[in-house]
Amino acid sequence: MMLDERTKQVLFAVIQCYINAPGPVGSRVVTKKFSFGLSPATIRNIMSDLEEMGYLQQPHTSAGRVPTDIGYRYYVDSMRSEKRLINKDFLLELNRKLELLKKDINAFLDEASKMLSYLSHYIGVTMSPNTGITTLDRIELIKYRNDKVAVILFTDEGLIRNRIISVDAALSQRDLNRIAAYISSHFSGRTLEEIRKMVVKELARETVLCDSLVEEAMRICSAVFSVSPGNVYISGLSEVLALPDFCDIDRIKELLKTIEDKHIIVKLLDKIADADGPQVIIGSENPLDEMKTFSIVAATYKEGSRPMGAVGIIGPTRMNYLQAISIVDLTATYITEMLSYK
Amino acid sequence: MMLDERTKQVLFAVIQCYINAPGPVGSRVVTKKFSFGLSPATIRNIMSDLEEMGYLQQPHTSAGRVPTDIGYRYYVDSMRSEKRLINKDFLLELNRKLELLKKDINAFLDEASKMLSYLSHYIGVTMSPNTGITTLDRIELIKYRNDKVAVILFTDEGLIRNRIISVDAALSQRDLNRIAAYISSHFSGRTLEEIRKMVVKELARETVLCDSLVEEAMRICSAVFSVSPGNVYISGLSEVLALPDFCDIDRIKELLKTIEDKHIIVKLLDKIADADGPQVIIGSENPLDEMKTFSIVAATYKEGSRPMGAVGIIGPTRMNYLQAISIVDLTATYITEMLSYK
DNA sequence: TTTAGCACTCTCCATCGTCGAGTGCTAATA
DNA sequence: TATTAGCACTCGACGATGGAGAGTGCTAAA
Repeated sequence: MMLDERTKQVLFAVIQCYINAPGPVGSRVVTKKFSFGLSPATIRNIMSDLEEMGYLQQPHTSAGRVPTDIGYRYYVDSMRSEKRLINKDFLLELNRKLELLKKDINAFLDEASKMLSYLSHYIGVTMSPNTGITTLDRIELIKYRNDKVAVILFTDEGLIRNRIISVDAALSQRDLNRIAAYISSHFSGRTLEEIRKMVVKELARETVLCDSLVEEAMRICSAVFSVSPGNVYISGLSEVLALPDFCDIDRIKELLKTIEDKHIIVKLLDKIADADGPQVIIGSENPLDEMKTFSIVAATYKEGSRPMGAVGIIGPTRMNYLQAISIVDLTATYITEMLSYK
Repeated sequence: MMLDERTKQVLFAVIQCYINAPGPVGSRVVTKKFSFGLSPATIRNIMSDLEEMGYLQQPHTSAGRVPTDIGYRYYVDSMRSEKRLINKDFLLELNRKLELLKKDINAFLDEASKMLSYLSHYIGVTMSPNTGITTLDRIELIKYRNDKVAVILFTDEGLIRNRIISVDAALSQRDLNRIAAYISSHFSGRTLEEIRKMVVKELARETVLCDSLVEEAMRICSAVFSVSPGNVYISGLSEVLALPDFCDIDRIKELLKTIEDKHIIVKLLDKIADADGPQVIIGSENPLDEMKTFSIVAATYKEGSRPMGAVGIIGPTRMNYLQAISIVDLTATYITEMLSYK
């Protein structure tokens, strides 16, 4: 639906007022803060139109107006093309962390979530790559003690994962090397998830594997290539509680309950995995009931063209979307670059 | 200070009433719930005495009484020797997790914190061993690509830590093996923290090390043996918000701000590191101002006789201390056992 | 088409008075 | 002497009341 330019400006004015300070926005306030050259009465008429069209709503008769989710959506979509807010401090700070933590993507993601929340004053969320998308580079087996073996997984993305498993104590380090070489050559380049499935299928066949080393290799694989959802880092809960939006105690409880279950966040971020650029989910657009009063801005970071994980911001629907979008976008871009340097 | 038996019973009765439901406890309620064979008037007199001695307090004239931190302290110390509540479900559940996660202490600690909060309905906290107490077993260096080397640290506690660092690209895997063997033999058995200090001292001498491999080894060590505080796992925020104690929004904010800064928790748990058995810190006893309205029950888990890390419960001062103590105690004991099986 | 004026609506907040829980004190009792 | 019944008193919780203020919708004039 198209709005004429003036109506649009009024809508945006209301939204900006509301983002700056919660509480219904009155016609007089709009005329004061923005110079439309119109009187409150005219603004009132326009606001009345906007309400009829569903972009604004009144909490009760004779109160000011509040943007609806539809109003936000229109605002975000219109603003998308406009120039982004570039925060110098943000770039510098992020760069500093980047240097410091180049070596460890998990530590970096932890820091990045703090950064996101610090800059946006909302909740920062980052997610590390999961088994479905990381591909195996090679595997190393190191005899640890007796029957214990340390398994070191190298992925193409520069992640390392390790695990201790038990094997036949009779296996020598030389045997382990052969097994590792076998697994590496056999599965290199495939995603961990694929490998897991292949191994399960292989073992299900129950044919006796002639080579006992291969058999041992399969046993090790089935122990190592389990599904693992990727870590989620969440920061800024206290940041968000300082907002006047969270004066309601039940709202806080609801939010915390949702946030604490990281699976929910994973699901949510997975949904945007294939999209290009920052995605915005506003309030009721959210597929999850628990989150229908919050908004999410999220983007994926990639390795080459393959999406690896996601970063995002969670806040009230009354969120500074433009700022959030640029922060998320920059962060995702940075991580993408970081992965390509490797 | 000694209280005569009857006075003590009344104190405990008040505390138990208060633990079950917050809000001042009146004399009539005490006579109804406990059969002292005394009238409310007598109980009133006793309660008045207890107030004078500092074990109880009145929020305002003509309200019931509320236990003070001193009252709780007396209660906890007296009850210490009594038999512990043993929760069958708890043992079973913990055992199940234990089996599942035997291999990875970090994953286990994560689960354990959830368990602690689930059982106690307060906040569960667990802390993994830090560099100050974990001792090096050996180190492995694996050439990854070009100048990148994966460093795998094995500790005596069965922890593995890995890291990618950059080295001279000319170093072959054979060189790396020699360096790893050198480091392992040189530093094995020392804590990571000790090693870090030794390396710093060594490098500070600035004498040219004749052996270039040794020099390279030192460079690698200084990159790898950095201070790292050990992970903290916190669960049950939403659990605790359901309590009537947290109807005050500022209290929630305060708590979250404290909890979110994990360094604070680390410091707190470190304080109890050398104590034997579960420790209880009640409200104002807490050295940290931010936590003076909360109580903490915590215990260390050990490897042999060396304390490795801590588990604990954070809740309101109106906490079910006996239950919390037994839950914490059991959990710590379990982890200790788990480490000794290894 | 815009604007000034005005009556109307609704929330917020402070005030007030009632209700009930619980105390402290005193005098009676075992 | 220790305990108890009785009673006046205190204080917070809660609901009703009413005025102030912000903001609207409508109408008529510019």
